[in-house]
Amino acid sequence: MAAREGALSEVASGRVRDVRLRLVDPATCRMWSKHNRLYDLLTKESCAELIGSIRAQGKQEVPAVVRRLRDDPEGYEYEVVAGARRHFAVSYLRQEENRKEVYFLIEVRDLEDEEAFRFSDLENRNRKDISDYERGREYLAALHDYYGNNATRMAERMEVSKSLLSSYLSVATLPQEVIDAYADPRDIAVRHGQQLRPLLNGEGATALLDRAREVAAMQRTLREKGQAGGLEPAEVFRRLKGSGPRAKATAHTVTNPTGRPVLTAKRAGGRLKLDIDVSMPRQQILDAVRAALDSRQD
DNA sequence: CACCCATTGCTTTAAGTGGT
DNA sequence: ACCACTTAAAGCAATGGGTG
Repeated sequence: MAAREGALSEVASGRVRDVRLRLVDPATCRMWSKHNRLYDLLTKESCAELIGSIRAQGKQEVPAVVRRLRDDPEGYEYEVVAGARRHFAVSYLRQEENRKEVYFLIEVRDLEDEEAFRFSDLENRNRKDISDYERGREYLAALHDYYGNNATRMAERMEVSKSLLSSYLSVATLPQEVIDAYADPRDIAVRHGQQLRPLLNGEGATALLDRAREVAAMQRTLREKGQAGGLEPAEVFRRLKGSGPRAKATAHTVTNPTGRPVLTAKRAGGRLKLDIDVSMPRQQILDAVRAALDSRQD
């Protein structure tokens, strides 16, 4: 296929500027040992788009980032730091569709573990192919492995806010009861962990754990009934928090002294949304805004 | 299609907790 | 007192699913 010849000759002739680019058999590469468990969760369905595009192009466009291995006991030559999905897709095409002309395009880099971690994290983040929970678990492991349990230093190195890192770490350290309440741990979002964490430290902790067990039991029954998916993550989260069905945004109407509505205010989360009748006198609008702000704690 | 609206993913700031 | 860390609140840009 022309595309393959193109890719090969580009590399061979050095027209591809970066000399560290190679085309190899994916079987010579293994995942980086500290890599997330993502690879085991990859399926031809979850990679369908990528597989399709490589099939169509006849080659892999974006190189995976790998490190060279020396004396690997299992004989692998490279380890993949970023590009698990690409590795999966190329392997799939070669094995299942017998497209032996498709090679794994790699870029060999010399990276320390900590750099490799940041690299693969950046990649995952951009591609959003890792769940918040998994990401939290990775951060927790990295915190210990590369940053001597100093989250401040880690946040600086990663160039994320300490708050954000802290949130991810709290997702990762959620008790098993809470994890089990979700149909799939990958459903747990950062903000879930962020908001549940403080509840677990407070007085309501036992109540929360009870609720978690209850939800977990519900999930089991749903699963037994063969209902795929189970409870929606948002629903689980609401039940865990112990809040009832989502409160309707209460519209609050402010009228002028003669009883005519000047504005209606809707409270949504931390926001107050105003719908103003601009035909009303300026002063009345300003008063109404003030009144709406004052009433916002209801 | 443009517009509306809620959500997401992140930031900044500030106040609080708890350990040395 | 200081430090590391957590929590809360607010803001902002990007995104994406409706809806007229």
